Amino acid sequence: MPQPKIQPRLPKGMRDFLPADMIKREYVFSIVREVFHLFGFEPLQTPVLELHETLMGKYGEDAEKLIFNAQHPGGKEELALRYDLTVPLARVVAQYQNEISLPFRRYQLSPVWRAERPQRGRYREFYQCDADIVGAAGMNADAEIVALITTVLRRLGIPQFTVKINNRKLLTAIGKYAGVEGDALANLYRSVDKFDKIGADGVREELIQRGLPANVTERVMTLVAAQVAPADRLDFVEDVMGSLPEAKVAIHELRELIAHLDTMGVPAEHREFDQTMVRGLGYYTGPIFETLINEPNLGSVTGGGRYDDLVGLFRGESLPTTGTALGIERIIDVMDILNLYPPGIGGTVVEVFVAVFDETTRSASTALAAELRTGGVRTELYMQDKSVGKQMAYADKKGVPVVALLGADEIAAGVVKFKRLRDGVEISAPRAEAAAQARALIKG
RNA sequence: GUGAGUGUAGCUCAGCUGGUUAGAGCGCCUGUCUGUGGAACAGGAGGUCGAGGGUUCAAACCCCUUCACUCACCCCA
Repeated sequence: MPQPKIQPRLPKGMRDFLPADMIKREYVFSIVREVFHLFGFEPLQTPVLELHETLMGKYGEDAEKLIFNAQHPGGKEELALRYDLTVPLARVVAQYQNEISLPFRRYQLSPVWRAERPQRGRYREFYQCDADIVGAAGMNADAEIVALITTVLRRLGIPQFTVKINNRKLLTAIGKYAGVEGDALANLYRSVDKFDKIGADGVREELIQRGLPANVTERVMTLVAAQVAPADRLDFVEDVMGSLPEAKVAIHELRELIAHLDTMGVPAEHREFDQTMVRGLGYYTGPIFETLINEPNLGSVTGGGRYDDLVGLFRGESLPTTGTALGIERIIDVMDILNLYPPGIGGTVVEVFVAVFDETTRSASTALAAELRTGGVRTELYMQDKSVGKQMAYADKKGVPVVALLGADEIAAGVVKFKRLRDGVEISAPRAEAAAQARALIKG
């Protein structure tokens, strides 16, 4: 009876990662963790499922439609897959007030789920790495977040990126300045945010289409479309609407933030004030950040900002908090396209492949593999019964750097032969020095 | 959720205005090479042409439905 075959398929927008991919992903993860530790952020982990009520009412109506619900038959609790790592953080901070001392610096590297339509650089299951500082109101906290982002991206070798910086309060001020209120404000932001994409004319057109009066549109446009060099933009915005109280606060915060960035040595080429940058999520209250990579444009690679009131939804009393999410998937896509992995990152973790000549030498090969492993060399011992040529081909295809050859001759001589596949160099090493010589051959 | 495009071997694709046994390159397997991979040469396996229905003497090709993927919008990492 032939077995009925089940189609091997994956849910929409979700992916498997085969070993060669995982090795690259883990490299990126390791750099990210290293830099986060360098900045004094501590790891946190939360469940993939949250109570439905924990997530609802935090992201805005549109975003909530993208939350995956998760139920089992007869389940009493309403559950949902987490949509981001920020709301779970807010819950944790409120839930463990006695255990957590402020300011709380934590990072979390975990998958999140969004039921969006998949596209390039957009998946339904993807990893985010969030770093946040809870309980710090000063702009120095926001500056650390920006410094963290630039350090990670530089460590990864990404050549061209810009952290765009704006302030939610400035956007509010723009609304005031132009005379826009209520629902129209959200539409205004949406159009302004597209400035990079559709240009000044595009924004003007959209604003008119959305029914804004001509004079209002023009006031917005003077602020948005001005051809001002990034370094002078803040001065320009201050000239235009510095008298508005909201703008005053926002500009002061931005200047403070920039001063901190200078002190911290964050290169100016990697940051830019942009009054047209808007973040979609509803909970931001102060500075906002977003990172774009010009070369392969896959959308924003980080996003974040200050959200002083979110924790208060769980805690009753609000807590000033700022942070960012790194879009690990998009960063990895960029790394892949630009091939930014160090040469040592291959398709395998194996350093030495131990070939088995025949059944009479198998036990000697097995012993050698054990010796190499004891010596700290990552070793694969061949398990099948095939010709040495086939074994070499297998090792080569897999990308193993060195093959250990141990036939009757070597056994008799008390040595082992190592062959480096990259260039075919062979050495003969006494058994006692096997691990050390193998390591030297890999490095050389 | 809205709109457009694509769907032929493991991968990338070809297949003229519908015509009989559906092709190429790469990859894979075998051999030349019974203690050695990457090259060359020779051979080989592998496809219900996404699925279902319809038109026709005849469909990979035309029509309908459906699914999947891609792109744009929306939104976002």
